[in-house]
Amino acid sequence: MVCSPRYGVAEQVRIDMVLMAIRCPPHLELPDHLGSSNTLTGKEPFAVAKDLIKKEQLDDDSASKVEPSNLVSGAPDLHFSTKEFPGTHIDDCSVLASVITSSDCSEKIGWAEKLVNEESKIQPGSSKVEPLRARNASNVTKAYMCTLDKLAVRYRKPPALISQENSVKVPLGTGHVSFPACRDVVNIAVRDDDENSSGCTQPSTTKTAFRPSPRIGDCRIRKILASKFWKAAPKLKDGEYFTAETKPGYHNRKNCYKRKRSPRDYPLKKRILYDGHSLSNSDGGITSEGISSSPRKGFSCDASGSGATLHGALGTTSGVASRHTPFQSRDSHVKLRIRSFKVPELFIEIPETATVGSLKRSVMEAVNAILGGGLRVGVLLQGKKIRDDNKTLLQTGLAHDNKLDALGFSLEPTVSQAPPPVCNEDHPLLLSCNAPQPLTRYPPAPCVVHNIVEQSAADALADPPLTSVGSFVESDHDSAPSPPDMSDKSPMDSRALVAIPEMDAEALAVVPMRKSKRSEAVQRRIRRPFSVSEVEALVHAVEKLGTGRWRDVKLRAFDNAKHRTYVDLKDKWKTLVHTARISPQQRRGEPVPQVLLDRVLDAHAYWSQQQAKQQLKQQSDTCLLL
DNA sequence: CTTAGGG
DNA sequence: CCCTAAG
Repeated sequence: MVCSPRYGVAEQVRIDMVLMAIRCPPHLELPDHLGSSNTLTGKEPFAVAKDLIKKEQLDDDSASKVEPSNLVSGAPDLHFSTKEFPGTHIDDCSVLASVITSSDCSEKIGWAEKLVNEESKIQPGSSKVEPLRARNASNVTKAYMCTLDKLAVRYRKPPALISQENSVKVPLGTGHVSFPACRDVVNIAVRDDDENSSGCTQPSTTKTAFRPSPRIGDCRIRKILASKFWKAAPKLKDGEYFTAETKPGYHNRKNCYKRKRSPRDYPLKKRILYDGHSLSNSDGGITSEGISSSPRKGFSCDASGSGATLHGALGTTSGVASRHTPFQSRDSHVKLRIRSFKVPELFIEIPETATVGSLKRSVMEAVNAILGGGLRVGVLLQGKKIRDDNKTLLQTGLAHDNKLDALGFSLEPTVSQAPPPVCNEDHPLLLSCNAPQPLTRYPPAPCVVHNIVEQSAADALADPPLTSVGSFVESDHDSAPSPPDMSDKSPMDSRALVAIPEMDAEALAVVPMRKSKRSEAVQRRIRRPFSVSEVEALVHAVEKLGTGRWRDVKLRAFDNAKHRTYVDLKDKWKTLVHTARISPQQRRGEPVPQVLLDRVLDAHAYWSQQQAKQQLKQQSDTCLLL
């Protein structure tokens, strides 16, 4: 059974595309548009929504609403309604997405509650404040929806987006800094998908209007507003996302290492733990450190913000930014509500004889790939849930085209999280934390915008000059490899930009982690299969450097791929070698070109031999000494 | 922090 | 991918 998310790719499928929709509460449910041929080439849903919302703000600062119909054609099915809350910022979308994609229902509610509480705090007596209510504790799905439904998010402009270095501090609770010029930067920055978010740590990528020169070694940056959201997020795994301090790991490891010991990004667990304790202000506070502009090449913003339009997805960014008033608490505090949320179209190929169970799995895989996991998929036919996983599609009638329209999917929280302690269907549940929460800031929204990758590597087989330090591989949707000297202004060079299917929606997956302060729900990093181009880069680097210098390999070929650690590379090599040795039939996943596998074998043999020689030499040396 | 390996 | 022992 093949199940792979594809965007905008004309693909042959047995069962046409299935549009997945997260089933929202009845009133929130959206009509499916099966058959629509949206092409999401590289465009991230949130980015689009963001643009729309921004545009809205531009046009009408008072209030507006984005109708689905307003969505840019080809945009993902993500609909927001901001009618009640003008000025919504995209980041909120991310937050919401984070919440709704969180695997832990109770966590979601907790967060939602927190958000609401914060809101209350900010606008005491404001009628806008909607108490979050959770219903039926026993029904996880319900609670989940409830969260989605009721959650109101307040947006605050990311303060220290820029100069992390300076540690622009934003008082919790206020969090407003105004530097208009950087508005766009902020927006752009928002999107960090994976670990690059902490662009701050990345010298070459970090650009800020204020700080042209990135400072690398500065480990002192403190996260002012660190968002627990993000910290807990699986994506953060590497711990690099939002913590500048952790980030330096690779680059300034020496310095940082000695100096700060605890908050290491590396062991995620530790880090999270640390965070829990370190959040100085209220433990409950969600803080997010400053966000730095994204490393993505195309997005670098100079003071003028000219770089912002590189991507279609961000096209409106700069415009909005400029017109936007510097943050003022008033303007920037907005509530956003997601009326419905749809996952982009997915193409799934599955045989007629496949079971419903396998269909669920397929869909789940695809969806999880997008949402970052933590979800389970249910199948509905004509609104009724098909519970028998063992029925075949044929038996269920799903194999018929005409039935496809009646086919629906539901996303449910995975597993058996103990239902939130409380709540009863009709009893609005007052979520626990009563203590006013500190204002929270949301980290840059991980809008998936940039799935742009340099494909040059794949094309150019010629060995790059050894001198080039630039990474060879795509930075997994994020920062473009930008040689230090090269201004990041030229996002588009001659190289072909290719949208890669992978979405970094994982960024959205968040694990609120906040049971008690101590529970460290260290989540396993999400799986990120190596793409062929990555493999190519890896092979190339290993051919050059050998198998015992993973850090160098990382630096050389994956410097921009924050989520690939040298350990990952080493592991990947291990599996590559294994893969190369087994029969093609036994291989799984995206097939790696045989040529590459051959090179793997060759390189492996060569360097193994080399290593052996070294050892022999050493041995003889010691012998001589003795 | 890096390497090297087992899980 | 994670976890660890070693260096």
